[in-house]
Amino acid sequence: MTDGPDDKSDSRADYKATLNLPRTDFPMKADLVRREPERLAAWTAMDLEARIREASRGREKFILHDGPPYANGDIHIGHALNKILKDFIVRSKTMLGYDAPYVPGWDCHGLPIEKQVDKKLGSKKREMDALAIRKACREYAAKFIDVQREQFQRLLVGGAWDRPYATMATSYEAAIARAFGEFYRKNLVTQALKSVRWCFTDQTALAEAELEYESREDTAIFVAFPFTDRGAVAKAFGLAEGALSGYDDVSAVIWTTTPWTIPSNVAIAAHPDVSYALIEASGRLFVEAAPLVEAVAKAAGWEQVSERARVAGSRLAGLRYRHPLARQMRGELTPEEEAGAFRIVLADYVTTDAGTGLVHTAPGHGEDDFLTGKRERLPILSPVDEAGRYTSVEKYRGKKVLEANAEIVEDLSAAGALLHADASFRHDYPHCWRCKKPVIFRATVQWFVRLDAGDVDVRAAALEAVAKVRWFPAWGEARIAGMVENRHEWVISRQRRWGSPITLLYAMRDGERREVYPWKNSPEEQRRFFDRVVEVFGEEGGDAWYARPGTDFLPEGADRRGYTEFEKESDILDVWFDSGVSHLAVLRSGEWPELSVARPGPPADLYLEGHDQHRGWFQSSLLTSVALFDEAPYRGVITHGFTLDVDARKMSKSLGNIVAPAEIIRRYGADILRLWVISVDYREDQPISEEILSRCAEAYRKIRNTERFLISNLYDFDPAADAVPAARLLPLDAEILSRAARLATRLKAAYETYEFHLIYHALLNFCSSDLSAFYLDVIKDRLYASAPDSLERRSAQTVLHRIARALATLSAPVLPFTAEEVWQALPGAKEESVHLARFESLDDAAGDPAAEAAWGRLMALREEVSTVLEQARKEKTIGSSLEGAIEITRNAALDADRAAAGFEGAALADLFIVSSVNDDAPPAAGDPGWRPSAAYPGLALKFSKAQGRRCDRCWKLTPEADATGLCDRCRDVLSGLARDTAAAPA
RNA sequence: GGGCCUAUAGCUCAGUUGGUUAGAGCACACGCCUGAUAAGCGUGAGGUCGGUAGUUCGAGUCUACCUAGGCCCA
Repeated sequence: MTDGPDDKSDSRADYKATLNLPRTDFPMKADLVRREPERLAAWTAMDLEARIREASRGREKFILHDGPPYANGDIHIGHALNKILKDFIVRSKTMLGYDAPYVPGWDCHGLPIEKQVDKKLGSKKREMDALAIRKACREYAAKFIDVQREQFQRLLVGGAWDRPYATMATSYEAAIARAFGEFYRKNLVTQALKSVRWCFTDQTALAEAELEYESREDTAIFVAFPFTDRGAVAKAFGLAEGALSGYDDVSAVIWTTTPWTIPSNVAIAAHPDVSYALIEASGRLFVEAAPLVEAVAKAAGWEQVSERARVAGSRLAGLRYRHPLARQMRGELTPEEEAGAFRIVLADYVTTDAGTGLVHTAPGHGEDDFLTGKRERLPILSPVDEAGRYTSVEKYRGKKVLEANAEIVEDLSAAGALLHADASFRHDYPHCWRCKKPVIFRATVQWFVRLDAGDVDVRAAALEAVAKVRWFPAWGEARIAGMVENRHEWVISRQRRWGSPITLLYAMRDGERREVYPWKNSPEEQRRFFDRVVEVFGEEGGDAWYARPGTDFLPEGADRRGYTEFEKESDILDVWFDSGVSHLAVLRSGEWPELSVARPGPPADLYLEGHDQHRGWFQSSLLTSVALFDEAPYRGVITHGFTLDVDARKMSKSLGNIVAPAEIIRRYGADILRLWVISVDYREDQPISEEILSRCAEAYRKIRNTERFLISNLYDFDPAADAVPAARLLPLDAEILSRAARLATRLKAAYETYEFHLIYHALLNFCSSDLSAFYLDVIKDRLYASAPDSLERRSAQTVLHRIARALATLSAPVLPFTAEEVWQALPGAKEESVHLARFESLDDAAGDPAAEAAWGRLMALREEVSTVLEQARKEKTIGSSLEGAIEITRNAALDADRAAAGFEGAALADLFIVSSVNDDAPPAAGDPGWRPSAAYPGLALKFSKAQGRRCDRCWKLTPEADATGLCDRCRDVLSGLARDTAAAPA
């Protein structure tokens, strides 16, 4: 500045030095991207995780059990959401006073990894044995555990990252074998022909979860199956026996989109209650569901259709027909089988939504068909090999089934059975989730768990257990119960290498599997065998099954029943079985002592995963826990929705709307990502977008700057020496502290009830409205202009300090980095890390309800004053609000509120941040400047220009400001400072 | 096609047992401050609650249907 000595700015500069302006090194810019990793390293260096465990020792346990993500690929936004939510819970439970250890885990076995390894190995895989393939898979999974571990840690998720669990660990594989043995011993495991979805590209059976439904074009055909006995048909329709003798034949009409399954047809299903019509068209007779006659006629191109009769489907049961491809099929069935096949059966899944109401039934190629076949004792034809080629039916042998469609259609046409074919019928069809190729139904021999037919009724027990679990949101209970109710079995075998072996042996004779070992009905032999398997696996892991001969697993003194050769089952277990027994392998194993709880009942307090896991891990965990321990593995289950884009569309490469956590970390940092997680209602699907993230970054800045302001005014505050006792706090300070106490109560409640998004809004509102826009703005004058050690200033500082501590602890689960940064910047005694502290409760600071109500009205009045001031500002009468004064009429309600709030005298001007308030202005009827108050009915307020001279130090206008340019208050403060300086020792 | 779930201002969320002119924060517009300054303050505009039809004296809040979307399953 080059202004002369008389210039105002110079004296102002002089006085500026006498103010207690904020001071801090706390950076306004967080620089999270760079500084978070540094803090992470510092936490690791001090072994924060161990310190937290130590600090929590002896407290009540809270066990959140981690559902293992699949060790494949980089983490995506769903993983990030899941782990961050878990971290909120673990950190908040810890700060609420629980001992809440967290052991992360990984799901390691399974087809996706084996496929990846296949791809990597290429043709080399053919020469590799199972052990070598498994080794490659193991290395692959281990690599991605490392990758994902680092990515999860970068999200600032705490936990035992140096001791995670992995389903491929030796001890875990032993636990899987143990669980499988228990299942077997409880007579739950059985082997039978089963119609399974089969991927002939990957050559394996697929579970529900491994299917994707996608649109596909197929040939839809209408086929006529001629009844063998026209008389019987006539009779079924209530006609005279010879009524139909004038026609060549009478046929049942079926519709299918899989012509290749026609050779496996053994029955036609009708609905017992649906009405079926006997019609005449094109000189032939047909039977089909009455509601569909018109649609079929249209497809078949029949111009004239006349109905002869109609009856309920139940009347058709037992009518026999000839297979239209009988010529090609000769010899496929034994005469006995043939005698039981080719007839109308009844089934209630038949609908009249599409087709003909008569359902082509091939038990070897469909779920419903299979069940019907079993019930009706129909022969099961499944002449298809692993590669999807016909194995029998001379004419088609060796051909790929899907490619044979055209030929079958031709043959049907040649046989006069084809009524119509639509080669481009679009429908949703199951595809393999890995190779994206269509799958087929195929009857194969599979191992499965009988859920309601073993020694224990797993299904009934599971339903009972479900009712005892607390589900958040509550609809989760209905959802999982509905699924369990409809589940009768669990196919657990997979024809792959990378997994946990199904540890059963086949007793061999003459190169054939004669019996399964351990023998049925030999509990003792079974126990000793599985003990032996678990013992070996405990040392060598599941690889032992491939490394050792079958006889190695026979227990000492085994009853061999004369067999010398024992072949190992080569199927592996469904990976859902692996992760499903984590309650055994991790929680109940004792391998992680911190996870052991003494109390009876389920070992975990909580499982937390996406709601798709109602069918996945929640269910496999439930079923295995119920089968083994007769109780659920969890006391509570929380589900979260899926992360979608801003238009609620799922993320996909083709839409280009994928938001990757790594990208968010790179651009914003983990605290911002975490702020996004807490800002959304995770129970629903969560939207994310560039705009949403930038809003989170804005909100972060607001919170950060507010905290920075608190800190910057505590540079000369030592809570031990300077704190003002609660009873002596200034009324406004007590009020804001009371609001902070209410905030703390609300936030803790939200943490306890897992309603995290309420935390975001409450926290942000408090920082923006209560602190920044109101309290901090009002107390600036006191903080800056009062004597450093005055009650006015120390009272405010006491409150700032307490609020800053409260904010740091209450936000620590959400913003681990920023909360720690704030914590470290705070004066006074404190834990070494905010993450070792408990939530500040501020319980002592709650105000009484009467005062709160009074404050509410005072705040409303303050808003009205703001409006009045804004009007003056618009008219260019004032700029700063300190240039204004407010006149109000005397009002009893206001006086009462001021008394209740302990807020009397000149403090009203401070509250409004104006230079003065005349609270006894004369009522002035007719003066247009007066405005009625809504907050205080009867009260009127009016703007007036503040009178007097502006104090050069505090900028308030006062009549008393003298030639020195100072108001009385500032003059006193300065003389006090001068005295202190003079008295201070040199 | 079936089961479960969702739909309130540009964004994220509140809206108690159905009851006066539907709220908050952010973003936006305009203005102020320059002693929180790549900060801070104020004012304002902006939804009729996805749509339709019902129940009711009265519905964002209950019912049905529809639309869009999500998860699971066919």
